[in-house]
Amino acid sequence: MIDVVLADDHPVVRAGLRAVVDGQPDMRVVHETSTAEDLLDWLAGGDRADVILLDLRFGATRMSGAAAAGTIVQRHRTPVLVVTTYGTDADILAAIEAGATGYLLKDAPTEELVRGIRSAAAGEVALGSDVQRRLLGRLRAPGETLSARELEVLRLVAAGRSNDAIARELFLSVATVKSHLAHINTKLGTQSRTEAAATARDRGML
Amino acid sequence: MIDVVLADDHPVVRAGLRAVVDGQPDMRVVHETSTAEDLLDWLAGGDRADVILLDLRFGATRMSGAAAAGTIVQRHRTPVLVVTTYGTDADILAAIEAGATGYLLKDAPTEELVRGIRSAAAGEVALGSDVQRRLLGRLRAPGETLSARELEVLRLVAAGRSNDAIARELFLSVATVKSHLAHINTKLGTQSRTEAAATARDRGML
DNA sequence: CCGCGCATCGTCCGAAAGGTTGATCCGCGA
DNA sequence: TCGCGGATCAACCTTTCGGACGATGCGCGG
Repeated sequence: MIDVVLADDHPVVRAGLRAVVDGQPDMRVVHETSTAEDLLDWLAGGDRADVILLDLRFGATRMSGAAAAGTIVQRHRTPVLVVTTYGTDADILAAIEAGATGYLLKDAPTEELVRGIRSAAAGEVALGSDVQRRLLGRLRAPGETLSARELEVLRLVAAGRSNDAIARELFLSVATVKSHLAHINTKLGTQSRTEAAATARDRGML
Repeated sequence: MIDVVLADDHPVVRAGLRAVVDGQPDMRVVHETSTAEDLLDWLAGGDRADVILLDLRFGATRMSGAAAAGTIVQRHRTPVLVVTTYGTDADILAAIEAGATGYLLKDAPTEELVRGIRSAAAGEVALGSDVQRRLLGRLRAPGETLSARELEVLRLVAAGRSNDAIARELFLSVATVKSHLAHINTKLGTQSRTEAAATARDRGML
């Protein structure tokens, strides 16, 4: 029997996860918490679990889910499976570096979730298929490093400046700004300034 | 004599702050740390300070500076003055809600910094002039609430989608998307999609 | 019932952004 | 020394955006 702990501040999501877990003959939910602090308290109380399903975003307090994952893995050697709604590349990397055993997006299919729980309980790594795809994409295109100047331009783009404003701010001609932006779009595989800004943010390059 | 602690992961910034503080006859730096953990350890050691200058971004670990501020104020009742480079409206609010005594941007003039330290040491609130302006701007324009549909469009804009892509995604005509976007720009006081996305992010509306 | 805000769509037009090509200059390493 | 990549700029063209109209339908509260 795999003992599962749910740590998520959304009651609805907890209910959903509980339904999935309890639907499996060899799994059960042994505890639910809505904050990272509660979770650590419960674990400190001596109870044990085979795997912890952890949401990265904990409501208002925002004790970093990644930090919580790291603490748990270090202190209690319990596998932590991060299950969260959205997640930028940077979030995912942070969680994995902190010691999370796996990372799933909440919209992952149920079988994937169940498989992930089993893998995590067994101490294996469990990454959702979307997550794998994104990390692969990240590994595939790292040769494309932005130059310092390009990054400078990109930052201003992400701040909402127009090409003209950027040109004035960096003492350039608009042509140069456009030139840099063209290179940026090529390197990032994006189609527009806004998309470039978005993916840059996702990859934590700002 | 006002005893100041510097908590910033940038050695250069620490040096700069130290120079300013030591330049005042009635202030001195009694400790420097580069991580939030170190800071908490030092405080736990029984040493005391009159005010702590805290950077919100702590290198890789990223123990939320806001969380650190909250912990310090609660545990040690020492005023915390947040001094950071950039800071979105959401960051500022989070820090203040967590209990920070003040908030200054690093590019604030020296006198403002010194005045801030004195105020903070005296337990008074100390907000930089830029910060005040931003918070005021935030209070002034809250009547302009985005409708649900507009927010939906804005989210896709922030994700880097083109008007055409948004139209297909939301089963709309491009004209409607542009219409929504025009309203969004009016309400947010922005001039372009990218700027709208940036300010929306700043205000934590996504 | 009428007005108002919201959502929906259309047209027209000027401005901004993006693509393409090509050019110069500079520094660094083979 | 020669090549290469980065940074800078230019001219040209297409696409996309954004602004300024207007128009319809719908629901809700005075």
